[in-house]
Amino acid sequence: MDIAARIAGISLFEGLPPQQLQEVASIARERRYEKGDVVFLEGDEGTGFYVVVKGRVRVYKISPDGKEQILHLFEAGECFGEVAVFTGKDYPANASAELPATLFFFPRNEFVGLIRKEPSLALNMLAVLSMRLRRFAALIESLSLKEVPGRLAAYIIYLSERDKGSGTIKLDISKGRLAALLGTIPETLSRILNKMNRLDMIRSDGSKIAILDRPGLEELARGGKMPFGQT
Amino acid sequence: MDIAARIAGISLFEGLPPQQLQEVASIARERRYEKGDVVFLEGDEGTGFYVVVKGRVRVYKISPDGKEQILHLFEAGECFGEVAVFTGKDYPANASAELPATLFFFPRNEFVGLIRKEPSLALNMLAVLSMRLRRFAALIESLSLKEVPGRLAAYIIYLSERDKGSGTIKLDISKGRLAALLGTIPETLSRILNKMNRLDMIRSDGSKIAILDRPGLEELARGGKMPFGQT
DNA sequence: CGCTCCGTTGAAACGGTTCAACCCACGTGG
DNA sequence: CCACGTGGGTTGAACCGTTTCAACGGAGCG
Repeated sequence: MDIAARIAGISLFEGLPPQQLQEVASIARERRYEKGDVVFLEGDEGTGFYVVVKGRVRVYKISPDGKEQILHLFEAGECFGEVAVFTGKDYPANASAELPATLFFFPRNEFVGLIRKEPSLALNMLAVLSMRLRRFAALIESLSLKEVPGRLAAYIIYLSERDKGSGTIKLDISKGRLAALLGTIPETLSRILNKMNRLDMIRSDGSKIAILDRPGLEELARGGKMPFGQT
Repeated sequence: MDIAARIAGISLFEGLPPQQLQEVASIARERRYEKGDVVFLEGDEGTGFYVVVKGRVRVYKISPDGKEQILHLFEAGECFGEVAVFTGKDYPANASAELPATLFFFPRNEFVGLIRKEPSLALNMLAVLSMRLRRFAALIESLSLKEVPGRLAAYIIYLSERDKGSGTIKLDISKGRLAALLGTIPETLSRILNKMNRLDMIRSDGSKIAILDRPGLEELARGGKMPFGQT
């Protein structure tokens, strides 16, 4: 299938005239990864950026003793690694395939050349980066201002809204990953899920979570404390 | 003094042709703030962005119970609030003058119009946002992966490098602010400073800090533990 | 002088991590 | 078909860093 057609749906390239789309397509290189494959590591030279066509990519930081903080999970249609393109430095984090993935790679110099010629591409890219900044600000806020139960509550609410209000949601990542995404460890996550169950805020079973007390969760997500805690 | 001349030195506008600079200048509005004045609050409509001409601006998030996490302190030459411009949403954090400040305000629509016409302005803006993303990633990393001593050590090293290697540095923010910047509280900061003194890693006196054991600090900043702790 | 703001100190409480053990589902190979 | 190993998830107990609360000291200022 033609590359131009496949990138037309990506928000980064939304609204571009067909001819520009063709130019963008002409510099894209397709790459495939198996689950677990490394796309790049922190410190690698930033030679270009990627767009997820299929699969899922995990972008994360690692501490010396191995603990990992997930910065974001990128799904089809999203791009990552652009920071290195515009700062002219190394990649600031690690990226690896969370699921078997197909990516498009855009080499730095060629892409910068395109931007120079096409202002609306630049504006799209600015919008993408701004959104990311906004998400990061939210993540920083929740890491520093909220305790783990609050972060978890916020995430549950986020999921339930993304899935359009169904009171029951399904985690599409493992609990271990979720822990890393929330900035904690699996044990703590497990205990908190337990406690939320005991307090009848949710009913969780495996990867399914039913929301029982939405206001309660919202209160937690705003920074409220957990009613109390034996364990 | 002519606005164009005053913005010429700002990195965001670096390398722009004189005529473009003039256009940029023509949409800037000068605004002055006293220490403590609010520039905008989280949730305010994002009508444009700001550049710091003089003074210092604090951008921060607040939790319901009043604890504050500083996202960044912006000095002369830096810009903030652009995120709202390109996402078309509200400001995602609060901003207020940390010192008496002079800012230039750039209204959103007019600025977007300029970007559309001037690709190198777009590229500059992309570089600025990418840098900011990089800093945020580092902040997220340190908030979630490192303990407070590590974050403090990283900050001390950062300061000493910014001031070009002088072994003695001077804090130009209050310790309370520094605590918020590091994602902690003044008490904790005070104790850790104390401990570092006792361990002969630094010698701190008021707002001056002398570095005694740089390798030790670097080890801490990489995620190492504090040798031990009676208090 | 008395006020406030900032920084410091101490003791106690808390939340989260660590470490270890254990369970279960699953896939592999004998 | 069953033994085995593996990875994800859960549980308990001890531990540790940080926060909380309260009190106090000094600097700056009306």
